[in-house]
Amino acid sequence: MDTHEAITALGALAQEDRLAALRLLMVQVPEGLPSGEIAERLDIQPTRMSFHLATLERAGLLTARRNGRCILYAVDHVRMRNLLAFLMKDCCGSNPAVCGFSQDDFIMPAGS
Amino acid sequence: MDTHEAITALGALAQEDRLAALRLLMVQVPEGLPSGEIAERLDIQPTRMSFHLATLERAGLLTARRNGRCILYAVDHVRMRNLLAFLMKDCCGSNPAVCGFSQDDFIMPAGS
DNA sequence: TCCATAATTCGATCATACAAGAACTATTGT
DNA sequence: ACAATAGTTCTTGTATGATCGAATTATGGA
Repeated sequence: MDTHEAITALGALAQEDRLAALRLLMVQVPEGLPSGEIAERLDIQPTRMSFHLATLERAGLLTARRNGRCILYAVDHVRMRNLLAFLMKDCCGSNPAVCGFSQDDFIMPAGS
Repeated sequence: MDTHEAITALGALAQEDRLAALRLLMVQVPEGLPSGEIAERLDIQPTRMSFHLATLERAGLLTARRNGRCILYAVDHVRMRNLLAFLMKDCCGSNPAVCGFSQDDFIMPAGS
């Protein structure tokens, strides 16, 4: 992920409705949720939600695929991971004062 | 770090000049750099840099302290770390697909 | 084909953010 | 007190982003 992509992704996350949508979709794996249901669950007007989902998709954080009448939005976990990696490595220089999380801070894959 | 603070911090990072300033200051520890030198190194007009530094400070990502004629800006590493922790835990739910970094991805503190 | 559903796109409006230069504040040295 | 230096704040213009309602596209079913 280059700097420009990171800035776009950060800007996409820096909005209440969009962050809420992403957090909701983060636990809806892997199929995601239809736009209407996201709007309903977050109590946001459909036209507004659509605008914000499009922003997240442009930033690469969500993928969209049609399933019948619905359009399912799902988190692109790879992209999200790349954003975190960018912040830790390219931005923070893997500085332990910033990136030195212990295993209590988040789940580590087995064996690492 | 709550959601509102995270949104403010993400918005502060989502700008080219500000991200560049933060990356520069990340390796200037712990004393930081004066506003003028940051502007000069990044080839940004002082009035513009001042505006962006103020934005980063409002977001809590930088601290400012006067030293004689200069005002030294320095990264608040705790805040930066808290932002990353927010993204991994509160936003991504510590999902291993996102947060499961190996030790090669960044430096881990000894013993963890 | 016709209707209902799901979602987006369009158009207008309002708010916020950025940029550039001028003016202002704070500090140091003479 | 005065001048020089370091930064910030103010003002204006411009661009981008957010919101709302209306219109439009796409799909599935009767």
